[in-house]
Amino acid sequence: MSIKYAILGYLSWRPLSGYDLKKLIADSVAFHWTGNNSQIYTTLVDLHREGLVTQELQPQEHYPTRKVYTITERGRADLRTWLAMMPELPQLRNGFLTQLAWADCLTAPELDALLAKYETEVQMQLLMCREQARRGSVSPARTPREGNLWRMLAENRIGFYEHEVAWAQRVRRELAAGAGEAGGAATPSTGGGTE
Amino acid sequence: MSIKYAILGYLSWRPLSGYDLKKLIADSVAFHWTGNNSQIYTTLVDLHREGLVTQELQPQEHYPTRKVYTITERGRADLRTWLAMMPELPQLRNGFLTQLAWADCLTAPELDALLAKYETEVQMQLLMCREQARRGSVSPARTPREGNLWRMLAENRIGFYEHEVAWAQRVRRELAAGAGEAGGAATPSTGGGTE
DNA sequence: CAGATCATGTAACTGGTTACATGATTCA
DNA sequence: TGAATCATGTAACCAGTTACATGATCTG
Repeated sequence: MSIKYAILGYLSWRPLSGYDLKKLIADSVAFHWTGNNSQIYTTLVDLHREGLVTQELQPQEHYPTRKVYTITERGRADLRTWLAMMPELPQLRNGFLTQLAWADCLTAPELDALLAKYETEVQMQLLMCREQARRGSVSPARTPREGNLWRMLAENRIGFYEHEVAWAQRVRRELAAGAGEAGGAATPSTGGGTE
Repeated sequence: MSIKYAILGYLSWRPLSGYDLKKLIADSVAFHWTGNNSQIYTTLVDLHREGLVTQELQPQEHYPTRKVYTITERGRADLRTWLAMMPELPQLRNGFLTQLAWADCLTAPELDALLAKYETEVQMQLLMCREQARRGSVSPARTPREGNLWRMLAENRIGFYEHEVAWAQRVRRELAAGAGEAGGAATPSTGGGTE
């Protein structure tokens, strides 16, 4: 349950409503979630039941009542123990790589189009990341160190996308080169055996 | 449904049983799945019902009957249309980054330990990737181009892990440097506003 | 003899996604 | 007037994970 700690994290910064959280999480490229308010609301209910947050009702004149959640001491403790624990490995579940793995049945132009599409798509993400990094975005920079951490997180994402773009370009170049001398003899199959 | 196409992909290579597929998918760093035979068996049943694969029973003397699945023309067509379609963006759901985002409540040594752990863990993955790349591994290199593709997929993964290790090291260095001049005045909070 | 390998599966659960429902208010 | 924003939620679904069940046979 990763979103649990994303929420707890934000609440460790300051009290927030479900609606606030939804915006923060959706807007931030950091944990790029999908639309997904539902999960946030239900998770908040769970957190409340577990006593990790408290709920305060803030009735408003012209809008529905806000439910503002505040992290408790137990909540902070829970967050802290999770933090100190095992660093989860990044699970590189990249659908596109699965696609490429079986893309040999496409024609050369089709394959290149696919890679080109991927390249521009990733480039777009990259631009958004850069843009968000440029204007320091919504980071709680409570200490200089926290500011640094968030900057380095942004760098990580940017670096990832840069790597991905560069890789896609290299693949396209190499495939184009390979196609030039195609037909039969040249570029002997580097690939390994059949297990 | 990504595993559907991972399976269909392997079957486009050659007929396989659920057990074969489990090993191929589990062993390959490419789509690093978890243990997970269950999903494979159930997906095969679905594929069979959809007419994308055919099933052949191969009774054996001393072992349980193998159920060997062969991709059909419709299966190949399905795979092909999926391939040519939208390249899925990589969803960078890296739990560790979420951890770091809220790690400012850890002490400097705790934080460094966390990063060090991450670094070695990723390095381990990197070694495995390199090792598997070195001995051409289980890739169907039906054409020179397919061999190249799989090589480049391996490069992608290796590059990712290399980037991750280098980044972790840089973060540790910078945090160490920041800690030296800590206390108050130095390194002004680069972080942005509160939206 | 213990543990891995061969080979099949079922059931329950978790985490995330999509779609839907409601209703006032502000802005173009 | 129609769309976006504020603000709450429910229900169904999908993909992936964990744990469990069975049983022979081969390997150390």
